[in-house]
Amino acid sequence: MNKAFRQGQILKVISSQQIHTQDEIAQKLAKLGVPATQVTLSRDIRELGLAKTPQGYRAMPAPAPSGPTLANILSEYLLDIREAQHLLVLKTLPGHASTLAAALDRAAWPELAGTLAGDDTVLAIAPDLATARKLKRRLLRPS
Amino acid sequence: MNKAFRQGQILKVISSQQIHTQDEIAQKLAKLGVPATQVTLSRDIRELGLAKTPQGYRAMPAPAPSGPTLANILSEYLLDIREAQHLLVLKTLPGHASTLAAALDRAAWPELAGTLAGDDTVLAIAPDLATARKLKRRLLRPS
DNA sequence: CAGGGCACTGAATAATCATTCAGTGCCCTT
DNA sequence: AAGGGCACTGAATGATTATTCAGTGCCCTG
Repeated sequence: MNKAFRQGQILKVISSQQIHTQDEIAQKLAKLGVPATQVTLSRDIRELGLAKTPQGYRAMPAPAPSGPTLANILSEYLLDIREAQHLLVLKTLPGHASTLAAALDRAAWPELAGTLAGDDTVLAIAPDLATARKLKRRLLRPS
Repeated sequence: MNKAFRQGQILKVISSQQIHTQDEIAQKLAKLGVPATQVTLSRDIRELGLAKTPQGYRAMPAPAPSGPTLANILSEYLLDIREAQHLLVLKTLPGHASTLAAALDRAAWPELAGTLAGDDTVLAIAPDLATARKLKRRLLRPS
């Protein structure tokens, strides 16, 4: 019995039903005529990059196609920055504030404690004044 | 100390570094002033739907926005079906065979053992003659 | 206020998973 | 053919995670 084939069967088994333990996988494989111990499955699972979720084992989604770059979004949507102490008020075209805010949130910059989005305004909250200045520079030159 | 806040901190901790055990999470949380035992974390992790991957704990990607329906793809790309024993030869516009094949693979129909895609032709392989007929009907009327 | 219900949590423990160590078979070189 | 190296695997065992059972605090109702 061949390793690559066994791993293929593992993928088939977990994609067609919810399975929560490796012993359970071993049983299903046995029914398919593929013998395997828990030890082997533990290794296979790591090699396949499978994840154990509350809904059972799952194949990890392929590395995200990742939409537009943050840099792109900034250059397209960010129209203005106004400073207010440790806060920055970012202006966008009407209706696009949440797009910009979501992109910033996803980037998870350490300079940025959080955002609040209105219609054409994003409030960007920095932890302090110095960081706010750094943040402003970074927004203007998204390396 | 509040549950929702603790769970938020868990998300923060796992998103900023690779963490492989719940005890490790407990340590990081302790540093943030959030006490929690492994027992509690096990429950939080289930509630948050986190997955344990070979690269550490991860938040599961939001339920996929799921592109065009298989039904849509079929109605748009599937131009013809020719039977050949237990095989079906599907025709598409030039260059679109792989799109159709990929969509069929993703659907993982039991009637369909596998596909092979050329440029404007997809070979759909059914396990036997009877199943091939069912498959053809299903392709034509994607319920 | 007494008592019931509910949400939350921890200690102990059961269940599950990962690693270590050793053994086998295969291929390749000498 | 002998011997070294490598890939693969299982048994035993260590490490991690999940569950059970019990305890606490809070709110609500009578």
